[in-house]
Amino acid sequence: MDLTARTADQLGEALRRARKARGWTQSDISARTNLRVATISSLENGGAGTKLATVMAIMAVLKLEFRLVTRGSSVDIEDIF
Amino acid sequence: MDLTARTADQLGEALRRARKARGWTQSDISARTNLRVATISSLENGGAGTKLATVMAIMAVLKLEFRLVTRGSSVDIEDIF
DNA sequence: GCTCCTTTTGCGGTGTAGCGCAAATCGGAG
DNA sequence: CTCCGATTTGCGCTACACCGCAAAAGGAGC
Repeated sequence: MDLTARTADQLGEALRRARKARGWTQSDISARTNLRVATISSLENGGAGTKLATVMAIMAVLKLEFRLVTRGSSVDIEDIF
Repeated sequence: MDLTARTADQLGEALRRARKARGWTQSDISARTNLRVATISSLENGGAGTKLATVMAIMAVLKLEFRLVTRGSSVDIEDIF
């Protein structure tokens, strides 16, 4: 399960996979975030215009966080120590 | 240099650090993205309303990518099993 | 085929990001 | 303290996310 993203498209797809990995529907996320199902759908399909707040709200209920890594390096040096 | 973020605030701060680590000014980013300096400033200061496209554009010039990890664990659970 | 759940798409309305442009404030170097 | 580049803030404007509500389209199972 690769949850790495360089584009809004990839981020949307990663969030969709993380959601499904938890066995949740868009409706489940909607209930926990007060976001419309349509908004979640839009983001998962690569909505680059989506607000950062929307992304963070969804990540919060999925218990996810971002790690910014340099493109190309699979692991941050700091992660090892 | 911890580039992990759970909130828009932390993401903004992480982007600022990544930018400075490259020795760039907001103006440098602006020139490479067609975003206003003011927009970049707003994002770095935690603008949750910022559009995802804005974040991705900045990350692109900084050669960064997202990695979605489960909150609290330094390694993604799925990576182990 | 049909049914049920999930996801996507659409419309009118409201709020706000990002724009150009500008001014104000901050911060380090001398 | 004085410069001067970097960052932040403000105004009027346009564009669009997100809302509620609804309907249409997908997809799995019977």
